Amino acid sequence: MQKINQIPISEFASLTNVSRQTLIYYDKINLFKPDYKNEIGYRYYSIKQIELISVITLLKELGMPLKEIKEYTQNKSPEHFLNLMTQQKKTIQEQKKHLEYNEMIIDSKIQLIRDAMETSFDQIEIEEYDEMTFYISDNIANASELDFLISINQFIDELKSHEIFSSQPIGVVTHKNDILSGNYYHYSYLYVNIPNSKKHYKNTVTLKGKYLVGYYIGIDEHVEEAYNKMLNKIDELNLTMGDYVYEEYVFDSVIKNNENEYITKIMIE
Amino acid sequence: MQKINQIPISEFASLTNVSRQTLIYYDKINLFKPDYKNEIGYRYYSIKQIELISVITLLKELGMPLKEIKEYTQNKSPEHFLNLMTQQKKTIQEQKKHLEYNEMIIDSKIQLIRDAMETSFDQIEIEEYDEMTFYISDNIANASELDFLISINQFIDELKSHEIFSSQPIGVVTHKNDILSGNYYHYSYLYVNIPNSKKHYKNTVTLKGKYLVGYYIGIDEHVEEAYNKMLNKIDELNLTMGDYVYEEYVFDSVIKNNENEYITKIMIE
DNA sequence: TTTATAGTGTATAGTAACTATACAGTCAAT
DNA sequence: ATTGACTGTATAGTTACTATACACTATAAA
Repeated sequence: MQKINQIPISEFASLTNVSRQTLIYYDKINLFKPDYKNEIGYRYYSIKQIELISVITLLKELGMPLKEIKEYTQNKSPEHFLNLMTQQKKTIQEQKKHLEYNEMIIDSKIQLIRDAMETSFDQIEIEEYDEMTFYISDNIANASELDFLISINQFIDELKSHEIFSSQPIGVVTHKNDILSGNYYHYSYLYVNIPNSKKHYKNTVTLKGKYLVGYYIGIDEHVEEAYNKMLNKIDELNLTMGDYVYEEYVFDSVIKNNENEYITKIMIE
Repeated sequence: MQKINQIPISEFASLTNVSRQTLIYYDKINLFKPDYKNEIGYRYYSIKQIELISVITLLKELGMPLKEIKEYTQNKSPEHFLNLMTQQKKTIQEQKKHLEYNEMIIDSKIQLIRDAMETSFDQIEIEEYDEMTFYISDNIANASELDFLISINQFIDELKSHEIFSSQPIGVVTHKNDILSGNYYHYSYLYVNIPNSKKHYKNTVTLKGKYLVGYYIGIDEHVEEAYNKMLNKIDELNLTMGDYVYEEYVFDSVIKNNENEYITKIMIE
């Protein structure tokens, strides 16, 4: 009754969900060899080998390179195996955390795009913000090229460490005076929205109260048109402008191919 | 103030955690190009491009091939993006589930090995099992080679579908008569333990009551020695044997290099 | 002004872990 | 005798980089 050790390669492949080619490859690199080869070289595996190949597959799925797996398989012991498994449990925790982070980003993107799809971009309206918190960068208004690079590097590092990076678009803040004098690209700060944040970070600013909100469709270079319209509206309604203007993409290169279709949201204090 | 669109490649690489070489590669395959190239070909990226590369990285991490990502980036729209994100959310759910399955397997392996490390393998003792449930295969005692392969294939498929595959070793059941007549390898069934199972599966058998438990160190071929000792013990203590004998590896090729160190656990009803 | 060094470019080869393809031998069944 | 399903080896191709070699450019210090 040697049948139990006589599983031919294709059968073993289908039992383990490892392809025949891969089994041949593992044999060649001495990672996992058949229990026995007959006179003419046919490979036969045993049922009990299913366990080892399953462990190899598990480790591989967790990202361990075959070289390291091989190292283990050539130096097995209960202690070593226990170590390996304990370490892999940690790896799994990290991967789960990372997946959850990615899930949060996706949820956030879904929310943003749903909101955007419901927005009519042709109106200029006053909106009342309850409390909207932005994480802001250093002042980059008059920074040298080097300082500028350092600032944004630091800004993005902070976003990453607070796990708010890449879920929300990066916006720019321009000073009222720059807008009024036509320097639409002389940005003072970068910011990102922190949605429903309960935590208190250091570098934040909170928008509260009434903001004039308009949208502009097209490339940045002609954003002037949008500002002219909005400034007119301010005159018309006899409003007073706050110190800063917030500008962020609603549809950008992530969503649209053509720069002419990019949509910028402008919020005037 | 064009600084914001003037991030050199290495700086952009460090901001996004994508290597310089990879950015060059993405440029070459037309997946992601710098905002602008100067006269001598230096690549410059803009802050707003961070979003697109982040999405690309996200999709890549979730296992989407660059070709598909490229397909998306060449055919962007809010609807398409929303679809993509919704679909990726599903992918994440599946991956989380799979990670949890792997975690369960690891926990199970850790437990098994801890138990094994505390066991002294030189004693033959009577143990009382409260209730131990085994999932069993078809009867393979007198199956043809083909039937045998079909049976184990089905057995393993069932284990997989019940998510108990590969967390516990595969054992073999031999009939009392075969043991007594020296046919130690004429197995009647395969089985795996289902630890603390509350579910009721079809093909199970429950061990309950007193079992004589012994261990055998060495290759299968000489398991006879262990059986002789155990049968002697049965005579000595004047016990009556049940119909079946259960045999499983405690240390096998997953944990030991040398076949002579494999340890088999034998349970006699 | 030279020189060092840190950055940029292209081009090519190498890597991991397969996957596909070609071609030949084996075996059981018609 | 032949068909079809299996087996083997050998080699090339694939994906997504990574490393290396070599040349050009820009800035900063000696």
